[in-house]
Amino acid sequence: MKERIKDLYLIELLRLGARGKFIRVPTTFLSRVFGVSQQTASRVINLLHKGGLVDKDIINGVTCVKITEKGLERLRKLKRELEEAFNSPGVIEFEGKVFTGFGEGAYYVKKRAYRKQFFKILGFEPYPGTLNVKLEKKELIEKNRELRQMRGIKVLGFEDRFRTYGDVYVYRALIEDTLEGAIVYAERTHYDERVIEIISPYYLRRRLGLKDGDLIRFKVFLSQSL
Amino acid sequence: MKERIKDLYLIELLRLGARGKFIRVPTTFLSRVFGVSQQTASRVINLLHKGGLVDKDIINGVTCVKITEKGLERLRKLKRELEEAFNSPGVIEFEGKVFTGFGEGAYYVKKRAYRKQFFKILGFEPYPGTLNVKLEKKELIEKNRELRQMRGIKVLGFEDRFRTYGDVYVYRALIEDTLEGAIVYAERTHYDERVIEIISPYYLRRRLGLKDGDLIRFKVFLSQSL
DNA sequence: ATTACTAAAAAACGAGTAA
DNA sequence: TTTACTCGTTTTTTAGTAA
Repeated sequence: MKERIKDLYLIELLRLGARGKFIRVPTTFLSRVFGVSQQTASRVINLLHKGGLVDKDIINGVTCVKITEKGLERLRKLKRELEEAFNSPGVIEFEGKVFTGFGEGAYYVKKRAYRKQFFKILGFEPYPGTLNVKLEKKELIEKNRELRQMRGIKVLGFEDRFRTYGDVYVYRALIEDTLEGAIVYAERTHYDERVIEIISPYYLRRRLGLKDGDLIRFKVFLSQSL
Repeated sequence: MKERIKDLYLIELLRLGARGKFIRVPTTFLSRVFGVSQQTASRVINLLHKGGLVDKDIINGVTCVKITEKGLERLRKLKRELEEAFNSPGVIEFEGKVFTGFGEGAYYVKKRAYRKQFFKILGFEPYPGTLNVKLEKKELIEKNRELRQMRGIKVLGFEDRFRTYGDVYVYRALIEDTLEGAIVYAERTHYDERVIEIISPYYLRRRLGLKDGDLIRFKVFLSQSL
């Protein structure tokens, strides 16, 4: 079963009151709640149970379930996502701490082939370096992972006479609600999912008076609207 | 595609910012957001479009979508359901206006075979009549429809020498936060989905001083907890 | 009454590809 | 580049039924 679909079944169980206590739910009854056959209802409960999302017990031959803490956490996350999507659709707000990397980002951003595309896609020539931000909140690290999977806008890789440079992906961003910029993901095999690299036409450290350890906030735009 | 699953895709589109404006979403990009193939992403968008949940346009060969009002309404409903389920799991609160029916309910509730089962299941002998409540809020009528589909606790039908009496379904209820009772659904082919019938050990009209047109509130319990 | 196995049917999926 | 068709494969579902 697709992982996301489990959320839908968990919602129904929550509506039935399976939080904090076991509720008595014959699979024949659940089949009507879920809108599937009795057999599927049975399988669904067993799958949720295997996945650690519900506790299950059969009492007098009748299924009883209770959503586990793990299951509730999933539901809370879904609720949070839905609320955030309603409040600020298309935008993810990040915050993290500035730190100094190994100058790797700067090395790439200086490459002509990349710079040209940045200008074409983003409308600015980036300052020749990246601002490294270390995320600390668990949910933001999770969002960073998702963004990486989504990829965003592709910046094509290239090769010079020495080596190959892979594709890079960017999302537009707004730093401290004032300065335009973008976040950049390289398609490296090794990366730290707690880290986000920001590019911008400005030298952000000076412009914002930032030093290592300072908190920085920025918004990332998931799509180009029309 | 299962109807409920569309909600999950709509959530992703909302997260991307497809509210109030079109967003540019190549199906290759969506395939990563949705976690499916490009072909499936394409099919999903077309299905959502056919279902009137998103507006779709292909500009310069690239898909652009915007969630329709109908789609947003679905998402709002999901959000509301989730919030309600968290706030009062297992309970639905109703309110409606008392009215006088045709005494049909009373006729059934007086039948011995039903009364015995009511006592066994609910723990009380109902007053020989039902209190008819007319729902007025759209979302409560919708909830009533859902409850009817779920059926609840079955009370077996029977037959006497004249005719057959069908199965009946009940849910426990609490009237005006004080009096126990239950709501009853007969498996009739004709019924008014705006109406709920309440049974209770008490003659509710006298006990609560109700007359036609008075507002009554009650909570319905979706499942028997353990 | 239940739950849940098996086998067959139905639905969903994605690779290949045309436009 | 796109989108989205066909079609073979995989996955999911349910009817029948045993326990």
